[in-house]
Amino acid sequence: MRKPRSQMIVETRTKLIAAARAAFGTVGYAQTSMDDLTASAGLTRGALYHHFGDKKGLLVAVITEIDAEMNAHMQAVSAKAGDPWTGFRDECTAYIELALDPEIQRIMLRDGPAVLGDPWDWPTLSECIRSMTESLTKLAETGVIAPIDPEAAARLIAGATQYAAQWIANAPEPEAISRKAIDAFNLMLDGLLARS
Amino acid sequence: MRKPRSQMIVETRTKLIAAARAAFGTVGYAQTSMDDLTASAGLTRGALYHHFGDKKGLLVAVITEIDAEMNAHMQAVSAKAGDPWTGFRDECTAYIELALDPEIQRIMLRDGPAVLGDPWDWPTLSECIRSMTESLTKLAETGVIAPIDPEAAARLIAGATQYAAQWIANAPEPEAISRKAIDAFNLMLDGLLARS
DNA sequence: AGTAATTACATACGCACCGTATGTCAATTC
DNA sequence: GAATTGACATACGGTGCGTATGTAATTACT
Repeated sequence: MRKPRSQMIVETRTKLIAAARAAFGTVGYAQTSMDDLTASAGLTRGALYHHFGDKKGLLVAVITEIDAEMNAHMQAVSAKAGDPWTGFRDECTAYIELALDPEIQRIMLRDGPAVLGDPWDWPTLSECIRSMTESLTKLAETGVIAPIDPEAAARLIAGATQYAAQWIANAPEPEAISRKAIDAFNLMLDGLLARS
Repeated sequence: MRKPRSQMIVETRTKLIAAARAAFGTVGYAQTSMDDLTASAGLTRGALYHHFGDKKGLLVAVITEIDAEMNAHMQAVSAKAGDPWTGFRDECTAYIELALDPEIQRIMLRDGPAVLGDPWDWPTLSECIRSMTESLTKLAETGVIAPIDPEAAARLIAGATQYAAQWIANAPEPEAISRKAIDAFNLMLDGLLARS
């Protein structure tokens, strides 16, 4: 039974990140014991601190993984649309739908910012938000929307979508609430369109 | 040196809340030691757990106090305006300006939600947000804005303003950023106005 | 191939911190 | 003025993080 070293490393990292993702996403970051977490992955805290430095390092790794998935999904959605404007709206809607996932809510929207600070300052993340900023930049250049600062718009939209998602996710009837939220959201988005 | 008991209680509660507000607002909730905090107020942890039950209880007390102040300020601002719509816009701007305070950012917008959950579910808070919902309800009834769900709009606006505030507060040149953010924000708000 | 150096983990330890249980002394109550 | 309530302080146990140290296996060197 000979295993190459590099493979072992990938396996342990994967196991730890998977366990952390499950734990952080359910009981939360602060309530997760590193002893229990590593034990559930069949390891000890030694492995953890060797690979990730500390508890925050593990959180960063988890966030990086989730963000990559979110970004890929949003890219795919916006690429599917006909024109840039609907592509952007679809992208925002996709973001809201992603944010309905309790795991994403807890890790990306609550514990993440609380532990690591403003997501816009994260070195890894903002991939999925940076893509929104790029879309807005192009929309402003081509005159589809009114000439405003793309980053400002992206920030406002990200904030609105996040709150909308949290609202929907915690609502007793997500379906009905979801429709209300998306209606209001589209109305606000239309405020950005260039006046004819 | 005779002091009535009720006065002692108020004094200690005030001292603890003030110390907590300073500590939570600077080093953060998780990084604040209850030993150090109570010591800085000239007390011990005994007083803390007697009055507030646990660490979270103290946070709730701090949040309640800050929220009352924010609410009072926003009410005053919106009452000063001429018509309801500008009153509402001023209210939103006031919220953004309040959110520039690092203490409010840290306690109300980051640590608070992380520890206590969605602010909309807080029994005490949402005073300042509930007031925004009321304003929107009236604006929708009088036909000033398009007929959308007031709570949905309030949520979206609250999210947008919060993100705008965090952006401004962390920016190297808050003045310039603030203008950009408020411009974009007003543009989005106008999207809610009834189309003529 | 055999030795040396790296490294991926486990084990052991100290320390800080939270919450509770218990004690004490002053202020009310009768 | 004796009894009781209650506002705090003190003492204790438990938990969890980070680090220092140990070990065994893989890689690198000659």
